Amino acid sequence: MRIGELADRTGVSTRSLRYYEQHGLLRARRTANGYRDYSEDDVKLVSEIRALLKVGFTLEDTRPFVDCLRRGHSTGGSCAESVEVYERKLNEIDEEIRVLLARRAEVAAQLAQSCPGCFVRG
Amino acid sequence: MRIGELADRTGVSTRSLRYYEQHGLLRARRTANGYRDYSEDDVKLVSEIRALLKVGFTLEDTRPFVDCLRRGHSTGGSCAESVEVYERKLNEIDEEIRVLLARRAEVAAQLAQSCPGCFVRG
DNA sequence: CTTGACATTGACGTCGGTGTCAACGTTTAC
DNA sequence: GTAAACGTTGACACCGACGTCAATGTCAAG
Repeated sequence: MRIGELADRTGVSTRSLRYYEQHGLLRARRTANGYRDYSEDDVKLVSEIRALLKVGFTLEDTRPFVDCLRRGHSTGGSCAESVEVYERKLNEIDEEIRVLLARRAEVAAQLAQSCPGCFVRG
Repeated sequence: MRIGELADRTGVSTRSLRYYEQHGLLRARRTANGYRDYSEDDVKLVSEIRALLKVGFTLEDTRPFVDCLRRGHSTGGSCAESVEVYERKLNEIDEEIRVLLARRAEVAAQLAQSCPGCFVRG
């Protein structure tokens, strides 16, 4: 299938698909006229990428998952490298949460100081 | 005082000070030769800005605080507009925390699915 | 043949705060 | 007097995941 169909089926813009390819995450055969030619497997690849981006992964983070799928695994997460990324991501998220909680406390404290009557739930 | 001294005393680069001025947060008299001339109050202004940036405010968010100080208040947060920003920021932070918690759960779930043996604390 | 939908590559814009450089004028110290 | 340190404005670079436009090529339907 060509890029437009892949875009429709995955809900991803053609711009993004070319961007993914530019970064080595997606590869496409070319037809005689130079058009990109995708297979059914690429639908899965793109879906995997989007699912990961959606939960805060960077594009680079998705690379091991894509590689994992290319090696024939049914799930992008079922390779050692992917699991490592999962765990690293969990740690990153935890750290971000810690930072936000600290910020929240700091802001609430400043508010309380400059506006003693203001209640802050939490 | 000139910009270099203000930079030293606040720990903020001259680049940033000019940037703040460009965005209307800082104002400086000019000496005969065109150099910026700051007062003691400006040290407080800049400190206020940095304190707020540090806890995640955008530069734009700091504007009410700066205005508040200019009106003579001892604290940038002791004006109604500032309090509103405080409260908005608290809501934003809470929302970010909610998003992160949801992501964490999602990632943990994906990990558990592709790696049943992997323990996830939390 | 023409129109329109779709394809290609390349490049700039977004957002925020700042680093860094250029090309130049001023002040300070020796 | 001269060099070093400081000031000025203006502009480009960065990060990340795209949107969007330009200029051009390709193909199917009327």
